Amino acid sequence: MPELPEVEVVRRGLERGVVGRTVARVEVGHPRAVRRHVAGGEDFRALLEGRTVTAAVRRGKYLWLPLDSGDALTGHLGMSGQLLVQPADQPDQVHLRVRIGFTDGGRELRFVDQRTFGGLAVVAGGAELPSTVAHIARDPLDPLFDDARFVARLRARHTGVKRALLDQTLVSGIGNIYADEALWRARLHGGRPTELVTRRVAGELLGHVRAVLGEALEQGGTSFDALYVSTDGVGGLFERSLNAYGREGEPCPRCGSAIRREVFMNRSSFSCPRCQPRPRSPR
DNA sequence: ACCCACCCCTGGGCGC
DNA sequence: TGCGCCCAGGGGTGGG
Repeated sequence: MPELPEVEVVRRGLERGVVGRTVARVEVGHPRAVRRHVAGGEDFRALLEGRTVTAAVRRGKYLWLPLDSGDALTGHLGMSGQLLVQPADQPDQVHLRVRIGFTDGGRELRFVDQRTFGGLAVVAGGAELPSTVAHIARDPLDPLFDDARFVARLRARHTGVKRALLDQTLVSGIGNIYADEALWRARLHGGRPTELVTRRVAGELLGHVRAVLGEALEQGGTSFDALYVSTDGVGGLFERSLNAYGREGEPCPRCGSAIRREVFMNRSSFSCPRCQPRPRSPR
């Protein structure tokens, strides 16, 4: 799914589209979409109806809408989730899972999710920081992100740098695309053991992560297909700026070598064989 | 306290 | 056409 830039685009849409509005009715069309709401769909509905949305907040790839009850409507888009703000007369999407209507009768909030890896839940008392999100680290665009702590924790790991970048408890918001893009910029292979990364290199890697996330956000995110879209259903333009991800066999924009694809953590990794040589003992 | 393999889903694309 | 693979930007869980 959506990584930080795409989720932030969605958050901004929610801020414009639903903050300040009061929930009138909730329809759960697929129980799996609220499976993280342990008390079930009926309880989910009851906790939302009549409540007013007070803000739209994001940490990493998690989103939440604090409610005037002190609870929070949390959401994760998983691999294929969308949160759309659309007119009620818009035809239902095939994978519409949850519909939330508001008392003003305006556009409704729809959770659409093909693969149902994502989901919504109401977390009691979660307006400040939902308990289900508390284990997630801050992301590199968060003003309170602690660079020195990240560098120290990264170097204390015994794993590969790409695995570390994807560990949302170390640094959040990075997924497979932006991990590969940051590693390409840093000229690092993802299998480089974290304990061998110097402070300087770790700091540079973090700088590349921050840059690529920021640039992607400015472009509205990356949209390979219609799944990764804003609350208005509009895709971002960053795909054209990708240097490594998804470019197997194409020339590295820096040195011209053919970009290689490796399977890593049961998913694809793209890198330049010349700029990002494999370490002796990759992790 | 780590780290990792596995699992959860649907659908598009490809080779046979 | 149809079938069976493989693949896809996610995270949680449980075992080592």
